[in-house]
Amino acid sequence: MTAIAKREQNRRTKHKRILDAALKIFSETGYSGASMDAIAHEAGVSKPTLYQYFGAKEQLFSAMLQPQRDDILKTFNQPDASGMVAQLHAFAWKYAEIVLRPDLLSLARLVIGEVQRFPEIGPAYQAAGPDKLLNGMIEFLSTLEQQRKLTFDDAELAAQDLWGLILSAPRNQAMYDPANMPDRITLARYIDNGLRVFLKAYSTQPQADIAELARITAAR
Amino acid sequence: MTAIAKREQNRRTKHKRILDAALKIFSETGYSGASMDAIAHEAGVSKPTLYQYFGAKEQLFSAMLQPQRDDILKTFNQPDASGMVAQLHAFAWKYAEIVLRPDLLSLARLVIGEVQRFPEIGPAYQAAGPDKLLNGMIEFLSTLEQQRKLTFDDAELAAQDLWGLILSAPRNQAMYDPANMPDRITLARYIDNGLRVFLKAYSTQPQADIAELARITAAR
DNA sequence: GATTTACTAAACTGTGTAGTAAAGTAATTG
DNA sequence: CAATTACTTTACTACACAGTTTAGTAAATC
Repeated sequence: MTAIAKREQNRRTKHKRILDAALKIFSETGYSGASMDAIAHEAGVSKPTLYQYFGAKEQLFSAMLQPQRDDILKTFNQPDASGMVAQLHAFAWKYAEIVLRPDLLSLARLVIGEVQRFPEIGPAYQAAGPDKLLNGMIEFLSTLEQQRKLTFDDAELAAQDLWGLILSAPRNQAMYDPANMPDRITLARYIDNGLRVFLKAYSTQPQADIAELARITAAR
Repeated sequence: MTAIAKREQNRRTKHKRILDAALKIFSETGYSGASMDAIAHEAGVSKPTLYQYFGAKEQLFSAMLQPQRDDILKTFNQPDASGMVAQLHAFAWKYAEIVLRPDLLSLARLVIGEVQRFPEIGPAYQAAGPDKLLNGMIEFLSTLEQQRKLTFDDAELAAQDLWGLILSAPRNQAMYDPANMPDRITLARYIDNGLRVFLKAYSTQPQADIAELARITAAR
């Protein structure tokens, strides 16, 4: 029964092991800095096997970026807290956790560092990562707007604002100083402040909502 | 009179030519991808000369980052427009012009791409670039706060908000898609919207200032 | 103008690396 | 058990690159 399946299964696990190893090595050392020997060793695979699975270094590089694109948002779905402010708050933290994940930061660094050599990877990564996140945010904010809890006429700009307010600063810091990731307190400072500004600009009842936000953040 | 000076002058121009070439080649191909031959050729200098000026590849790399750090903000000073909103508007555009300069974007990409291999360059770059810009912004906003035109209690957060609102989106796009830089219209869309949100949250007379902003942006 | 200094071109050393070939081994299939 | 498939180990080729050496040249200095 597992007759045909066993081969295929081995092939797939090996395939994945190679991609994982490639991601790790490429992320750590960049495209030129990564050696195929190092990737093969990291994957626990011989170099000829590696070349049998992926014909060349460049092909391995693109192939490695592909699964990442799909995976990024696996764990992302709408928050189910009660009340708009609590929902926004939960949303912001969920968003932050994804965007500051060390492996995704490494991937972003890799893409940015190699985008001049491989121009196609930049937009591809953006479409599969940040843009999808942004679309989720647009959808979420649009729902709140239809419920008359928020007010705006350009949902994309509102989403960009929310992103810029709560995550631009800590993410920039994390990008430039991986060893010194922002802690929960720093993050809370940015998120609480960002949400306050966002509500002031976009809420249909800013005063009440900001008071509600203060209650939520004080409770932590 | 130019007795001693001539040698020294040649030395300095050559020194600078090498650093410029290094910046260009390193930016284009990353640290590992850059060959010393290519840098020497780009600088119009022989390889032994290159090694006489900078002992090794790593030393050239750090030396190359140093002058950039000082130069970045040469052209940055406070706007002299009349009226707070006009000042903010001018400030935002000046800021955008610097932050979206292709050579500085290339440098930022290089630093981000190599920060895991050379961890010290990240914080160093940030302190000399973004942090200085942010300090300029903090100073500017503090002045406006003392004039009771803005109101906040944390100037750094206010500055981060302004940055995040007006530049996070276009800069991200530029980082990931160098070939497709945001045009003036796109940029104006983000800046105008960002300033509106900022004024709504931080102005002491938001309605009047937002009306003023609409007048300024309509006039263009 | 003699001397020194700074440079260049070119070849060379040693090492690392992309990619391949060969020979052999373990597991899968009939 | 026989044949095949997938893989491994080892060794190899060809090349690129960091860094050096050598021999020669042009300009700056005295």
